[in-house]
Amino acid sequence: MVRRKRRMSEEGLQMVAGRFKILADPMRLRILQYLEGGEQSVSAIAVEVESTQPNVSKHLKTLQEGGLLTRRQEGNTVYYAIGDASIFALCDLVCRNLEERVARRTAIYR
Amino acid sequence: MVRRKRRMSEEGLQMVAGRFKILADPMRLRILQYLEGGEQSVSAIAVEVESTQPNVSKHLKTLQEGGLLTRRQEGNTVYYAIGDASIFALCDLVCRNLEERVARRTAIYR
DNA sequence: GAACTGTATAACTATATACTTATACAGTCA
DNA sequence: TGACTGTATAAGTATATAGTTATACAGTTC
Repeated sequence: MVRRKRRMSEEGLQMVAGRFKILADPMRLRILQYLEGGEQSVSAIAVEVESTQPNVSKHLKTLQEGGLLTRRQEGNTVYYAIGDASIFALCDLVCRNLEERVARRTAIYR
Repeated sequence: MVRRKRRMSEEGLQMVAGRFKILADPMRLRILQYLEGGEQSVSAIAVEVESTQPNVSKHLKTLQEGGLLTRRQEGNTVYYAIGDASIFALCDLVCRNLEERVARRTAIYR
């Protein structure tokens, strides 16, 4: 795998930034984390993440339009599910990194 | 490597979201991309990314406080450099993912 | 000291967005 | 049809932040 060294286009940078922006919200991360356990309805998600139905609905729309979730309607209720599992790799990278930083900082005082 | 299934704390979610937020800006991504080529002064960065010195200075502060850049002062000029190369792994993941999505969408019309 | 250079900050504006409350809309069931 | 349920949207508020312009500050050189 060769590492690209070309400069990204303005459009590319905006796409990447947009992707990060979707993930830059604790509530959306909570939703994603919950859905990692499997598909869930809007109302169930709202209960789990302790927010209002309209608020959750809007976040779900954001996530779906970003391609991170899939939407499936069955009768009256709508089920959302993870549509792109690669986000968890991203989150894990960030988590590991933050943990390292905390560990390093702690080590100073040890 | 075992995959953690525990729910993250509210504080943890905020830390992760904060990290993503730092990366959720095209200008900051441009700065990071430029610094991938090595340490640079504030004014050089401002020229490269085609922005004003104060704006760049503020972004650099954000990046440094987030632990992504290091700061070194030599006489009158300040040099910033990548302080955490793991961000490029993040960006690459996102880039590959977006490219895949574009490719898949394109394939539909082929 | 004064003049100059490079960087940081202050003050302000404009824009985006997370959230709330109220309401519309779609589907189900009597 | 009407009542009910689940979801989406509209309208409004509050907050955050990217950018600009002006200015302060630190370091150098004369």
